[in-house]
Formats: sequence, C-alpha cells, structure tokens
Amino acid sequence: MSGLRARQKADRHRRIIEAAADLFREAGYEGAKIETIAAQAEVSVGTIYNYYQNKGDILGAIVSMEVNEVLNAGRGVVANPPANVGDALDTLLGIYIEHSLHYLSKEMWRQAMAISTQLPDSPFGQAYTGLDRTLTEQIRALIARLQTLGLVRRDIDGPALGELIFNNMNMMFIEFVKRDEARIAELRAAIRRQNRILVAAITV
Amino acid sequence: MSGLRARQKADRHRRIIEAAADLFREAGYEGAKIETIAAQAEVSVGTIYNYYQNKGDILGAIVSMEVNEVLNAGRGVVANPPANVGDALDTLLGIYIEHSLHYLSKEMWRQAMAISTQLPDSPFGQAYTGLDRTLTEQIRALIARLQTLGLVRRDIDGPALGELIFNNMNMMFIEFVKRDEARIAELRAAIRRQNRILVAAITV
DNA sequence: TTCTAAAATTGAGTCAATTCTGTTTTTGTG
DNA sequence: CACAAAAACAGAATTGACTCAATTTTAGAA
Repeated sequence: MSGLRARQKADRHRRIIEAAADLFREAGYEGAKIETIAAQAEVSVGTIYNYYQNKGDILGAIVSMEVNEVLNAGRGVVANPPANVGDALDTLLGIYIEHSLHYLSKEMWRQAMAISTQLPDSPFGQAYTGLDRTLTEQIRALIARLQTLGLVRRDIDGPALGELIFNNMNMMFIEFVKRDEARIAELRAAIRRQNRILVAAITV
Repeated sequence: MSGLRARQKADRHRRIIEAAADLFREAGYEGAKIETIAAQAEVSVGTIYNYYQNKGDILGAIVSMEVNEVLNAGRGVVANPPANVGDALDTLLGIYIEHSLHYLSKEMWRQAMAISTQLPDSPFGQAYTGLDRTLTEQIRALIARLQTLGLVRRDIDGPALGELIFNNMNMMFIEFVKRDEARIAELRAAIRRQNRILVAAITV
C-alpha cells in the first residue's frame, strides 16, 4: 500500500505546494491561476482538486507550516520567560509578529484569514481555528508559568486572560495586514501599550 | 437635477437591496446569484454593477444599516451608563451582540467579515473598517464617561483600554459567527468573564 | 416641441474556479 | 504473468461574477 502510489502522492503534494507558494508570491493569491499552478507542478487541474478541496486549501497548507514554525519558536519563551511580566508577554507576542511575514505576504494573510471565516468548516477553516486555539493555549501556558514563578498573581483567571491577550493581538494583527503601509514596530508598540493595562493589574 | 433621474436612482437602490437581502436570507450569500437578484429587482445585471462595485458591496450596504442601528442604540448607554463598571460594559456590549442577528444571519456576517479583510480597499472594506473604528470610539466614550463619573480610575489609558475591549469582543464575535451552534448567552458570558479581569483593574 | 450631450441601462461575452466523466495507472490476487 | 477492482488523472464542460460596447433614456437649451 505504501509503495509507488504513496511516494507519487507525497511528491505531487510537494510539487503543488511549491508551485503555488512561488506563484502566490509572484502574482498574489488572486493572480495565481489554478491552471498555472497545475502547469508548473506538472499535474492537471483535476489532480489539484483531487489533492485540495479548493484554492484556499492550498494557501492553507502554506499558512499552517508558517504558524507551526511560530508555535515552535514560542516554546522556548514559555519554557524560559524573561523575569518581568511585560517583557515576557512582549517577547512571546513579538516572536509571533516578527515571524509572520517570513513566508507569507500581507496579501496572503488577508486571503487566509478571509477564507477561514468564510468557510469555517472547510479543511483549512478548521485547521486555522485549531492553530488559533493552539496559539491561545501557548499564551495561557506562559501565564501559568509566570504564576508558578510567582510573577503573576495566583488569583488571576489565567485562561480568560490568555484568551483576552490573544484576541487583542490577533485583531490588531488583522488590522495590520489590512493596511499595506502599517509597520511591524508600530503594531508591537500599540500592543505593548494595551497590554500595559493588563500587566499592571496582574503583576504580583 | 433632483427630479426623475434621482428618484429612479433611489428607487433602484432600494429594490436591489431588498431583493438581495431577501435572497441572501433564503439562499445564503453564495447561493444568491447576481442574475437572480437582478431579475427580482427588475433591473439588468449591468445595472447592479453600476450601483455597486461587486457582490460584496451589496452585502456591505445591508451590514452598514445594521451596524448603524447598533451604534444608535449604544448612544443611550453611553449617555446614561449603569452605576457599576462591569454592568456598564456588559450593557453596551450586550446591545451590540443582541442586535447583531436581527437582520443578518451568521452566514452573512461571515461573508461580510471575510470580504472586509480580503478587500480592505473596496468601498465596503473601507466602510467596515470605519464602522469598527466608530464602535471602538463608542466604547472609549463610555470609559471616558465612567471616568468623569468617578467610577473608573483617572490614570487608566482610556483609548488603549477601549481598543482592547473592542478587539476582544470582536474576535469573540468572529468565533461566534463561525460556529453555527454557538449561542449568544454563552458568548456574552465568556466576554463578561474576560472583562472581569479588566474591571477589577480599573475600578476606583 | 425638438434636439443633443450626458447619464444610465442592457445583456451578450470573458474569465477563472470548480465539477464531471471517461481514461490510465496501480494494486493485489489467482 | 494476466486481470479485475480501486485509485488517481486528465482536460473538456459548467458555472457564476464581472466587463464592455451598443442602445435607450433623461435633462436642459434653443
């Protein structure tokens, strides 16, 4: 069962993703035609739809790789957070934000976010929701860690706080990708300013 | 200049919006074909595109009416807030949330939100961003009012706090419309729980 | 009233995502 | 080594949003 067929399958998946990633970068998501992706990946249009339910799912596969890298990078911070609540939050969220435009352009993010709300039940829609939840969990883990370290008050509702912080960052990030001229430094500064209110409230 | 031509124009606008609203409700946004909207509004396809740049803008017009009603309803709360910070916030955000599904189905919200991130520079994209900003301003106005009334500490960064509260509510609302089975009561309860952290920090 | 320029309308045509159906390739069995 | 069933592929056909050139309607001047 896992002979030629499986190998060809994996290879075609890879070729499609590579072709799509290249074209999304060059021509933008809308500008990249399925026909062109198919040609570049040396498969037919029909085959692409055999591998992915729709164009959005191809982008979804790329976004998922990016977010998983970010999650990985975040683990280090949770394990060893700066000894100051404000800095700890800023460091973790900073990793998310600084990483975000490595492989994905703002236009790709806009499309990905749009698709995830438009089709929440498509494979990518569900995956994206899952990634958001995992990011939220990572922030919650950081808070729990800071509580253990005695830097954050024990009586704080950690899960609710984590979700609040994630939701705010995510919304700020959405506005950020919506404006091409918005800068990462400004985004981080705005989020720091908002979190300052929370930090003051939760620090021991 | 404001004779027959202007009257016909207004009338056609109305007919298009009514036809679209009916069909969006019946068949969903994707299910409603421009051709069908045109037929029901008794205009041609071309005419629709003379009035709206794209399908999303039609939905946008409907969403804008809804949000403007919500903003109106919110004015009363800002002018006369409950004498308790938690209740004041809950009342204002409650109005937003309870109103939200009056005219728009969750599917319509999903589409509207998706379009506003996908095409932030389209007429509707810009309008939607403007509406979000206005809602944020209203929350900020409430906070300022509560500060004036001596219920919220003066040294709190009101604008940042208002944005934080709005962003969190908005993100929670997005997740809410993404899940058809999600209930309004649960949404409100979750937001209250999150805001409790803030309320504790800002109350005099 | 008649005429002309500007504004608006029309619907057939274009374009790109997605679907569908017939064909080819792979697999496992006798 | 055949061969039948299952899986995957190909690309033509379909679909629906959006465009555009030709036609019709309105406004306002003579």
